[in-house]
Amino acid sequence: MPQKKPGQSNIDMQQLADMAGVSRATVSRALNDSPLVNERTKDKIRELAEKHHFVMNETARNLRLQRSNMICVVLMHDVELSHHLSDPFFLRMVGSVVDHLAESGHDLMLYHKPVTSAAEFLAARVYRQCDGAIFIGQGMIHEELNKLAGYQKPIVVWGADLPGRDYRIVGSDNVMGGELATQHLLSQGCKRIAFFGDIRKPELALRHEGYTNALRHAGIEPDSSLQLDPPMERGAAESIIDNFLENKPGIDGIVCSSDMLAASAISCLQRHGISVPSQVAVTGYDDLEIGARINPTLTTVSQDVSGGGKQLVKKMMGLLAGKKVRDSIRDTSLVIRESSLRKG
Amino acid sequence: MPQKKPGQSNIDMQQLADMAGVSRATVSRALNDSPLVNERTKDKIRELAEKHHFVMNETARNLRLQRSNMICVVLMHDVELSHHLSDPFFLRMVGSVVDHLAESGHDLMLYHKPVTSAAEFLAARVYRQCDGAIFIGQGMIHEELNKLAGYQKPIVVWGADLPGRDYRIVGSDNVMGGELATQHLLSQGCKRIAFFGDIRKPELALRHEGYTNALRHAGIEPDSSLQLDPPMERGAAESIIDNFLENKPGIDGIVCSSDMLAASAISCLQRHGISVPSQVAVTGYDDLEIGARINPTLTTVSQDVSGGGKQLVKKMMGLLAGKKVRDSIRDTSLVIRESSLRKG
DNA sequence: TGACACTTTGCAATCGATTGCAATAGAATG
DNA sequence: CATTCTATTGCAATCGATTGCAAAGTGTCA
Repeated sequence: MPQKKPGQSNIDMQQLADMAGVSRATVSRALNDSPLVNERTKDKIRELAEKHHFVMNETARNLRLQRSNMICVVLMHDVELSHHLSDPFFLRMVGSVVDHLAESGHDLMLYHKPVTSAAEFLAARVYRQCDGAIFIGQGMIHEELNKLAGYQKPIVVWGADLPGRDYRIVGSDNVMGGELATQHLLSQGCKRIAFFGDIRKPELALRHEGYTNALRHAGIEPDSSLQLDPPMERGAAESIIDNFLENKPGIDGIVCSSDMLAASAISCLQRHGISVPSQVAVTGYDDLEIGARINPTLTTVSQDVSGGGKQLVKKMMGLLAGKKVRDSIRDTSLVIRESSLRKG
Repeated sequence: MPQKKPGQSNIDMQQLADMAGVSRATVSRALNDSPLVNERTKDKIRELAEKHHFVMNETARNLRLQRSNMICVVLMHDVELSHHLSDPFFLRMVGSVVDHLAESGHDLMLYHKPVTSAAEFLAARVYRQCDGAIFIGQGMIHEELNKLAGYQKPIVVWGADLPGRDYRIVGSDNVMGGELATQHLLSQGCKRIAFFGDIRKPELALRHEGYTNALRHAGIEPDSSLQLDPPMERGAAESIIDNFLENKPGIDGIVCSSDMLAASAISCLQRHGISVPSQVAVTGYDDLEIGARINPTLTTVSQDVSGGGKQLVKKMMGLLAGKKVRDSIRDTSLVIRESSLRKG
């Protein structure tokens, strides 16, 4: 339909006013259900508006009202490594945020370019147009987020509580998550447990901290040679894991920082003829839907993603209302979802 | 940061003009790199703008220019069944669309409420604010999409070529996808092949059509009792599959309409002591990242999602430019990604 | 009938950018 | 020096809604 069909579109407020025999002011009030307008007049206007498919110009409205009711959501995933979005965590989070924003009468704009500096984001059209921004992840730009928090529009970040932080965060307790996973393996009788994940990333560093805490608490001294950082890309990841497994024959458990990684680890183990979980037990992180559908079922740390999205939106709404808002780290509950199978 | 730090924000164009000793008109021209403005003047204005973190009011700009540069993307997944977004297909598609929109100088607004009528969507703020809408999936609202296509703003839909269609579509060839999967199983020696998927959904109906085509071509008459529609929810799905497997002992292959479903099917088969793929071979659809990481590797029909997103954006840009635009069904290439294991 | 209260409507300014046209300055030309 | 041309810049209208204030309409009561 390259050409608009005449008569079905482009009814503007003036035409609507003319048809109803009133002024634009009255039409505006009627459509906003103002108590100043007579009920019969309102009904007539609403009826005409619907009949003629009147679509109000939201841009003009936003200009006048000095807001856009739009929140920008920035996906801070590793763009270099996984240029195509493959981590379902982001979709679940975005889904939760968009739903909760809708409940608050807001819409969502998505931003997917890698943000490396505050200035760059300030210049982006999405920033110019939104009322505030929610970052899913901190990437490596903690300092830039600090700057951004000082400018015009409020920001809220899903991430970890880094030192010297000026922006508001929502996050799950990654230390506890790491502890839960490790404790689970310890309770299955594991003694020599590896950790798979990139500890340069703030959230994963905390999970690793939880991992070492749990080990020490069990009287086991963490061995830094058991920490491995497989890349995102599958082929590379699996060859690195294969290599690791050949050089570290003694391990009997692996704490993985994601379900995707856990799936690769399990697959590599099985290829090496190692039985999972009876010889080596594995935990993941994120509770992917599909993890429960595979065999053996993936044991995983489940974050309350929906609750996290809700908190992000709640904090954002607080900031928009000019309130003082606190961080929210514990509000998001963590549980371990156990495999149906246990280490024999 | 409930309070904005003074001096770091709210610089408006007038103040910038005053500092530069020019009028607002010149500032506007300078920031838009108009050739009418002296280069030295431009540089001074740009420098001041950056120094004072000037953020232009995009809403005012949009109002004046009569466009928003925003495209609304509507996720038409089964909200009743999977209220939480769990299908990674959507994320990959949204990711591709947002990236290609960015290349075309556009931003993306996400819409996630179930759309059941054209009127409802016309009244949504996202519609009032966007330049056009992209629907990911047709849901059950083919007729409503027809209406929508006749109104103010262009729409493009990811979906199937339904009869009596007035809107532009982009899609992969689902009939061929169904054929590919079925042919793969036939080539593995399967004779009695089931189909798992909801054939009320247009795209899945076409995959089912490809399935029957392939069977007939191999001289096998399709048996409608071998079509099953497991629900989205895992527990319910698996009990229905279990039940099916007990009543249909003769099958040796299953064509699944999604990888998620295939994972459940494999899991159920294994629970029944049936070896996959040697006794019963299974194919999925979507090529989920994690499918390649599990054991046995999932054989699946891989759609070129990124290419699909690119086409959606291309068609939308064409419509926005007032061009006549054709549907695009074959542009998206389909391949079967085989399991590392084969039916013995 | 006139005064007053209350309901309903319209007028016109406003939000912040863009841009056609007019105006100015300075250079080039006759 | 007067004139024409070009390069910059400013003035002011414009986009389409909202809203304070004024005004018109309706009803009540003395």
